Amino acid sequence: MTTKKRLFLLDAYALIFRGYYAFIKNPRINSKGMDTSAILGFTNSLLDVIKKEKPDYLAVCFDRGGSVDRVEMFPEYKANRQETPEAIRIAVPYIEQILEAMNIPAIVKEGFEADDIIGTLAKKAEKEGLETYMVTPDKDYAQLVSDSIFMYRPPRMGNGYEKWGVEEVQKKFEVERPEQVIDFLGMMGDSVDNIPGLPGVGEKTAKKFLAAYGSMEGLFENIHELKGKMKEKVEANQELGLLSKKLATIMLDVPVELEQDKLIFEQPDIEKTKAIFAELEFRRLTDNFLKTFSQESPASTSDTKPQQAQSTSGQFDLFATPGAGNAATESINGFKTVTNTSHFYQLVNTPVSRKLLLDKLMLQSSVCFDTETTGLKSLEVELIGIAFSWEEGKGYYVSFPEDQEETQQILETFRPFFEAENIEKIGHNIKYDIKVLSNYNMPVKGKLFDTMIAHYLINPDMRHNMDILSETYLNYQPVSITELIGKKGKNQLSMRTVDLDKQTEYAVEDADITLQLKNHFEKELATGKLTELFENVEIPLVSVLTNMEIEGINLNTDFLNNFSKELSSDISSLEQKIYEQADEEFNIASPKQLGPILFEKLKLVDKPKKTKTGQYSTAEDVLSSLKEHQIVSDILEYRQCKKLLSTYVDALPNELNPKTQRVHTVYAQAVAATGRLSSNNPNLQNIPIRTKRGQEVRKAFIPRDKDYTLLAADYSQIELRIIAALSEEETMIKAFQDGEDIHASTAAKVFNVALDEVTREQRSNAKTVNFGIIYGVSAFGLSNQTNLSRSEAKELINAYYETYPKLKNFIAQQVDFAREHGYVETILGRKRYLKDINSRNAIVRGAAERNAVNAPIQGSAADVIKLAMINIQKRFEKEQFKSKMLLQVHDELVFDAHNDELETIKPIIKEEMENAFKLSVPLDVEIGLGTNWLEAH
DNA sequence: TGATGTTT
DNA sequence: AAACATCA
Repeated sequence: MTTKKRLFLLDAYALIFRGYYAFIKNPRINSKGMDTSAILGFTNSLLDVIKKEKPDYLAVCFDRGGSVDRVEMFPEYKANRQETPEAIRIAVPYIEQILEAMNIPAIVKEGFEADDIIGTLAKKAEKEGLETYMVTPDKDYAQLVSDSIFMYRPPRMGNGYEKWGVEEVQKKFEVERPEQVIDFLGMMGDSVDNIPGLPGVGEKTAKKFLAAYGSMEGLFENIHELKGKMKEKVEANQELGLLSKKLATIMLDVPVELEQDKLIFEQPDIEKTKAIFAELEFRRLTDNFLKTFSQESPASTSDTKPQQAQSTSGQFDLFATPGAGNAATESINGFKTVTNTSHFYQLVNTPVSRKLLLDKLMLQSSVCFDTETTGLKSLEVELIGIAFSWEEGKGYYVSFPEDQEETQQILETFRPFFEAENIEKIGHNIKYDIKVLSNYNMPVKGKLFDTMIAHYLINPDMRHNMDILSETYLNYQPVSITELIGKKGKNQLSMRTVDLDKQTEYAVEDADITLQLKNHFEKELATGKLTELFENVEIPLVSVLTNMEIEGINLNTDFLNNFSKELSSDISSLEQKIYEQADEEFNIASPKQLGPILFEKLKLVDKPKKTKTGQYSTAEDVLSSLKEHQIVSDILEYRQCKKLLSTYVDALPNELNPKTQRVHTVYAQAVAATGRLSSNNPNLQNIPIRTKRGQEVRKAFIPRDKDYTLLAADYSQIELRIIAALSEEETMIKAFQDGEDIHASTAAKVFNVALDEVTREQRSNAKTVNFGIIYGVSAFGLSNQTNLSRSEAKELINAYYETYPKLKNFIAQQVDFAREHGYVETILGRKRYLKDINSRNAIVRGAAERNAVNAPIQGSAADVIKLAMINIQKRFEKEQFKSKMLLQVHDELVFDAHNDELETIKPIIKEEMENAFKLSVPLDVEIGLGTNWLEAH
C-alpha cells in the first residue's frame, strides 16, 4: 500500500477551456448577463478533485505570454489559435480570486507554458518521493507519466475521472514507454497547437511507425523500408519531423522551485470564498463547497488529516469516495441519479393492475405520460410501453406485447384517461406521443403541457433535450438511452430487447423528470410573462401541427422518376464535357479535387480565394464571376443538377410513408431561435423555386385526388409590413396602405425619381436594402450582394435611412433595449436573449445587434402565421371541412382544398390570415390554386 | 467535420 | 440570419 504523499497540479487554462466548451451549447449566464461557464467549469473540477482525492499538496499552474522557446524554434507555433473567447478572458481574474480565497497557490512563470511548469515540478516531486497527479484533459502530458507521475483527466460526457498511469498510456498510444508519446505527437502533428507533424501521417500511421521503429529517429533510419508516396513524403520532411518532435516535448528545466511547504493544501477561507461565489451566483456550487469544507473541524490541518481516500482498499480506486461505501451509489459529477435518489417506479402488466392504474389516473387533474416505441418515426412505430407519473418520484409503466391486436386491446383500457377533457396531459415533445397514439386511433384530449416548448419560450437559444434540462434544473442525471440500447446507428437495439425492469426504470424516470420540470417551468413562464404565449399560441399549435403532419401531402412519384432520368442524363453529358475541358477525369462534386484543377492546372485566376481551412473556395459566388469560362458554367450547371437530384428528386420518393403513400414532414416547434418552425424528414420548407429546373420539383406536390385542388396562401411582404408597423414609419406605412409595390416605392424615394421611372436596377437595389434591413444591414454585406462598391452601398444605406428616418430610429431602439435588458421581444412577447450584445468584440457584438433587429421581425411574423394557423384550424374543425391544412413555409400555408369547398374556404383563409393580428399596417394575403404546388403559386 | 446549396 | 440536407 502506498503511503506517498500526493501532489495535484492543475493545468488552469486547459481546464478553463474545457469548462467553457462543456457549456457551449448551454452557457451559464448570470443575472448581470455575464457568461460564467468557464469559471463554473473550472471551479467544479477544482472542488471535485479536492473532494474526491483530498490532496496533500495542491497548486494551479497558469500560462503567461506563451512559450518563448517554442516560438523561437517555430514562429507559427500556436499561430492559428483563435482569439480567446471573451468569457474565458473575464474568467481568469475571478479564478485567481477564488484560488486566493481558498488558499491555493497559483504558479505562473512568464514565458513558459503550464505543461512545462507542471512537467518540471512533477519531476522534482518525484525525486522528493511524492506522487504527482497532473490534472488536465490535454493528452500531451502522457509523455511525462511514470510510476509516480499520473495524468488525472476530468470526466467527459458521462464518464468518470480517468487516471492514466504507465499502463494506460501504453494502451492508449500503443507505445512501450511514455516518452514515445513525444514521437507520436511529433509524427502526427497537432492542429490545435499548429505543430506540423509529418505530412500524410495521422494517428494510425504514427502508431504503426512507432511499433516498427520505436521513434522518429528510428523511422528515419529505416526509410528504405517504406514504399511509394509515403516514402517520398517522409524522406522530404525529416527536418520538419524533428522540429515537430521538439515542439511536442514538454520542457523539464523551467526555473521554478518545488516549495513543498507552500503547496500544502489547507482550509479555504470559507467566508471569502462564499462571497465570490455569491457574486457569481453559483448557488449549487456554494452548497457543494460548504458540504465539503464546513463540517471539517478547523483544527484539522494537513499534518493530521487522515488519508481517507486511499484507505478504503489496497488498490488505488479512483471512484472510491470517502463516506460512500460503494462507488456506484454516488454519481461522479455530483448529479443525483436513479441509483441514489429514492423513488417508486412500478411495472404494470396484468389486467387487474391496469384497471387499478386507470382508476387512479382518473382521479388526477394532471398527469405526465411518455411513450416508448420501436423507433423514431412516430407514424410508423409500434408502442412498447407508456409511463405515467403524477407525483414526483413516483410512477407506473404499462408495457405492451409485440402482438398489435393485443396492444390495441390493452391500450383501450386507458381510453377514458386519454379522452378525459378534464385531465391535463404533460409531456416532453408531446406531439410525438400524440402521433404515436394516433396510430392506434387514440386521441389525446384535454389541456396539454409540453416541457420542451415551455423551455423553448424560456430560453430559445438553449437546447431542450430532457437530459440537459434535468441536469440543469433538477441536478439529476437520467439513465442514458445510449447505455440502454447503444449508440445511434444501425447497431442500436430496440427498446424491446431491454428487460422490463430496466424499461420501467428508464421510462418512468423520464415521465417523473418531465413532471418535475413542468412544475419548474410553469413558474418560470409566469415570471417571464410567457404564460399567455404558451397557452394561447404554442400549445394550441401543437394540435394543429399534429394534424398537418398526420395528414401529409401527396407526391407524384412517376413524375419525379422521369425527371430523375432526365437529370441523370444531363449530368452524365455535362460530366463528359467537363472531363474533356479539364483533360482528365476527377470527382467534380469534390471541392478538394475541383479546386486544384481550376486554379492550378487551368489557372483560371491569379489569386484564388481560399476557405478558412486553406482549400480553394469553389463556392457559387466565386465561380459565378468566372462564368465566361465554358468549364465553369458547365460545372455550375452540373452542380445544380446534382443538387436537385440528390436532395429532392431522388430523396423525396424515399420519404413516402408505406401505409399512407404520402409525405409526412415533421415540424420542429422548438428549434429555430427566432420563433419560426422548422421542417425535417424531409424538409419541405426548402423546395426549390428560383430556377426553372428547380421549379419542376414543385410540380411533384399534388392534391390528394381528383376531387381536390392545391391551395397556396402567401403573406405578401409580411416582414416589411411588420417593420413598418413596429417602427411607425409613416412613409412606408402609407406605401403599404396604398397598395404600392414596396420595392419600387422605396427605390423611387431613395433615388428621388417618380414611381413609374424607377429602373429595374434601382428596384433591385432597393429590394436588396429592404431585405437587408430585415436581417440587419451592413455596408459590407450589401456591396457583396449587389454590384455596388462598398462606398456606394454605404451611400445607398444613408439615403435609405433619410427616406425612412423612423426606421433607423427603430433599429437603434432595438439595440438599446437589448443592451439594457439583455433580450428583445416580438409582438406576442416571445423573447430572445442576446448575451453578446455588450461584448467587446466588435464582430460578435455586431452579430448580436443584427439579431436584436432581426429577431423581433422574423419572430413577429412567425407569431402572426401561428395565430392564423390556429384560427384556421378552429374554423375548419367547426365547419367539418374535408379540406385540410398541409404545409407551412414561414409565410405561406398550403392546403388540400376539396373542390366543393373551394369558394367557401378561400375567403376564410384570407380573412383569418389577414386578421390574425391587428397592426397599423394592413396584411395582404395572395391565394393561388393549382393541380400542383408550382401552379398554386 | 467542413463545404456547399436550397428556402424564407 | 437561420434552418436542413448531402457529400467527401
